[in-house]
Amino acid sequence: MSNIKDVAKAAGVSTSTVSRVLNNNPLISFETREHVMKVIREHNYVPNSMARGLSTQKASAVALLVNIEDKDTDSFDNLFFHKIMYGIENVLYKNDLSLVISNLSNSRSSKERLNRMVQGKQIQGVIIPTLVLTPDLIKTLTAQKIPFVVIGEPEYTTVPFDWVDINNMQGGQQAVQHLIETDYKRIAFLGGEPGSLFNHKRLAGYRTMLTQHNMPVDEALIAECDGGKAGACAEMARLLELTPPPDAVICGNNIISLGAMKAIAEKGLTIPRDIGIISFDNYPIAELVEPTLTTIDINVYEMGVEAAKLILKLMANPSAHHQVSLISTSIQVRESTIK
Amino acid sequence: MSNIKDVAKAAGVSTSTVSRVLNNNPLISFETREHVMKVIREHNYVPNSMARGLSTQKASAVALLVNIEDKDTDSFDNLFFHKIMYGIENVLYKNDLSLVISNLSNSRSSKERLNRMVQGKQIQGVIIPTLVLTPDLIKTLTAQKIPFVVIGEPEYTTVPFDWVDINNMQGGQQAVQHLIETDYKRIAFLGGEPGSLFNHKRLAGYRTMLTQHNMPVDEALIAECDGGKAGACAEMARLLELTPPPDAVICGNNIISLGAMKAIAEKGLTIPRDIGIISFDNYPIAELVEPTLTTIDINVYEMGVEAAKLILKLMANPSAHHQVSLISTSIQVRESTIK
DNA sequence: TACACTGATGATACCGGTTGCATAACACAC
DNA sequence: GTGTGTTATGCAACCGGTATCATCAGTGTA
Repeated sequence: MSNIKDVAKAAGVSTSTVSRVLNNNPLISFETREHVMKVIREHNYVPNSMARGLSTQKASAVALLVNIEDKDTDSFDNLFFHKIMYGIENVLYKNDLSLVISNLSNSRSSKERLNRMVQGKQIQGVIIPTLVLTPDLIKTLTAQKIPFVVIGEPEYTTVPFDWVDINNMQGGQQAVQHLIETDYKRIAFLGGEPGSLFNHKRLAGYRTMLTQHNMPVDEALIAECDGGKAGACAEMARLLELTPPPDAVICGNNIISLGAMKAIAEKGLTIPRDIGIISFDNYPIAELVEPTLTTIDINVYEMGVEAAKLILKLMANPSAHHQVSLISTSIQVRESTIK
Repeated sequence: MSNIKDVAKAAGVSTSTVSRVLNNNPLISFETREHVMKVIREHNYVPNSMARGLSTQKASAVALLVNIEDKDTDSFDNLFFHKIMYGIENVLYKNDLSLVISNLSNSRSSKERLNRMVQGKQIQGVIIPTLVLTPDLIKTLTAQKIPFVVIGEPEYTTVPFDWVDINNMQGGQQAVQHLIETDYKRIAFLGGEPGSLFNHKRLAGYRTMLTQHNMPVDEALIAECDGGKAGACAEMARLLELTPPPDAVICGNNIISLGAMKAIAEKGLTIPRDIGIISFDNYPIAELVEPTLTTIDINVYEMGVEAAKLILKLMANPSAHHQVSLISTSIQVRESTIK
């Protein structure tokens, strides 16, 4: 394993020169640069990242925090996480940074762990899903001046910081827009996670788009459930009892959609003829049910990309003013809304 | 940000002593240790991982390789990956190592990337899903003497190395055992990914357990499909045309089960009364379909744990003889097999 | 010819730990 | 009192880079 001295000796130059070549210092003459590069290649030399980090006082990694209390929890949301992770990794890689995954499951030790990583110079910045974020964590991060970016609009906003999220409002609008265009008239909204920010935003989009089309916003058509299939089914059944009943429903996620579909089937109605259904999130399950589900597709990969870009900016300039980035949603039309 | 010198000065000892305390060197007297520890705490001192790594010539991270050609690929298998990752992280964390995620999507640059990470002392070992493994990669890894562990029984075995996998044979046996106990008589096997090692092993378990119960192995009941819902449905329909038809089926995964269920419904049969169904993999979807699916649960978290343990051993002693670790499957009984 | 300036390179002090070797104190044996 | 061993600690070289400052050759200018 050769080091910079070996290369310098072999090239007949000083280590400074080799270092300059490695870091694209413009002061190096063309000939010297070419020559040193050649020797580097011949030696198959790769600079030691720890020596470099020690010298520059910069870590070459960014941490993505996760929080799994129960290792057996098995949610579709993990598919989100997966894609976000890829988005982040891709951007970091291009910037010669690596991505480390850190589980902050135990809240008591999490602060200490974060400390160890940052103070120990293992990581330079942190990306945090909003679900993992706590006021306490924010305090630690800001106190330690650790650059961080949050994924998902935060509930806590005591201090300003960077975050990325899906444009949930736009998603709500797209859903309504599509249903109206497909000639559905009475559109219900069946959200999950009552009180959540994203549900609120989607609903706002729903309202504005209805209004924009001069259609009434009937509060009776707006429902919420716990996000589970059974709860969604019950709530959908209730909506179907209304007079007149809705002829379309926007569901908060794929599982809610399953519940809604069950209620619709039990009522003897047919999708999409009697009632249209459109779902937020685009999990593989959307293509496996019958009819296949029209979805508001959430580009989570792009969310990861944006998060990574934000953290890069922040690490380059920790005092930069804080930014927010919203990722556009898109609609994936399938059978459940094709009359 | 205090360093070891500050701590040494404050404690009135040499840096060697502080270092020894940090590394639990037994030569340090009780009093000195206590005193230095106190100063460390007071200063909130955390050793610089890069300086330590530079000095010890050891990286403090393990890489988990992934390979996503298409960022939009959205498979349930990613849920597996997610849990495996947690298992790995958990073990690494306890051993003061961090987990870095590396995408080797571009096969041309992947070797070089791996090189940079290992030669550049960013990582100490590598964990590789068998799907990402190529003969070329194995060559690079062994040539560079990089400790690595494979997740999933490898197809290539030119060189011996460590790997972990689910005990697929046991899974096949458990499925058959359960179905027989529940009084199903004619058990079909509908596998996915023809030619794959895991399908082969499960099938072997299926055969042995039938034989063990003195039941005939009817080759006509053994089918394969491409793993998709449509293909599974067609294949299941074919199986149902046999005389006599099967009264139970073991499906290779949850999606194949959906296809099978569709074929069964179209034939006018009822699950579990007319026909029992049991599926490999336990995704959230298994509890969302009706009837809910009895599954052979694959403890992927544990697979991650084992992989991490293997890589730890290997890094501690790179010349250790190679090991294989098989993770037990377990059965999750739900409605689809309760007569 | 002397002087200033610029472009290219070298010498070397860091960065913050670890660790082999030296040393000092002390106990015990002879 | 000298020798031997053990235990606890310090000194300083080293890990492999980076970056500051010094140096030096070459060029332009008065």
